[in-house]
Amino acid sequence: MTATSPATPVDMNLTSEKMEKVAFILKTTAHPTRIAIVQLLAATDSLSVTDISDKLNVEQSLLSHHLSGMKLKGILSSHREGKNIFYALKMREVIDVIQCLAGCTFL
Amino acid sequence: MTATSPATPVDMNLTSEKMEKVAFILKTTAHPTRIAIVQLLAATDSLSVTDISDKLNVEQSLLSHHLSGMKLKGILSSHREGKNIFYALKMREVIDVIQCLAGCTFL
DNA sequence: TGTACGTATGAAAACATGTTCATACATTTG
DNA sequence: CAAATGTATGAACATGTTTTCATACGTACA
Repeated sequence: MTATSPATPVDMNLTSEKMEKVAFILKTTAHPTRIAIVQLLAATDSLSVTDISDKLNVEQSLLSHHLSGMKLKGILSSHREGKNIFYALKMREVIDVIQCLAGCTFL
Repeated sequence: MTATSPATPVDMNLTSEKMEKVAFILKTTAHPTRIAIVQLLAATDSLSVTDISDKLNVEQSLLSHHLSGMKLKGILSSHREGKNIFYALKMREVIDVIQCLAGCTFL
């Protein structure tokens, strides 16, 4: 793979490595359930899996898969507290990304 | 039971319809080649398929698929000029989304 | 005309993601 | 300890996306 960086007049100057990473984050976030998770966790410090499952009305197992995927990719963090596991938003920048798009008039 | 002590009160209240749409846009953008396309078109008014293909070093057919997909989803627009077809960035908000993430220190 | 060029398109292959189900694991409580 | 509760995990399956390939289409120009 060649790293082509053509010099353009007005350059956003993203390396192709960064483009990969941006794409990675976008892909990780691009799902209605995951966006809902981000929304929930943007408003609270942290929530248990059951909390989220109740509020979002998503099956435990499916939710768990989403959560652990998001954690693996660095978007969420988690800690155990007794029987519960609490998830929190780690990469808070994704809030801005969602906000930005959500603000579009045509949506 | 929640450990709710909001450090940063953020209220996004997105309807689930909007979440679907946001997810849709994110998914449409979440690919290194497509991010590169957005970058290119953010800097110029419009470029022909050949232009983009050359600068990005992407196979004609594959690029065409990306471009028409992005057009279909409202991100790009296009017009013919002789033998060439020029694409332009229509939904400029995606620039901000990418910029926002690109600005993250940890990327 | 017809030939060359630029671009689109459709189908198949290759690959990735989302979902479900059954089951396992950890922790608390009786 | 056993039972109950909360969460994770892995395998199977269903879907979706990306890539490739061959081919078709539109336009210009000899």
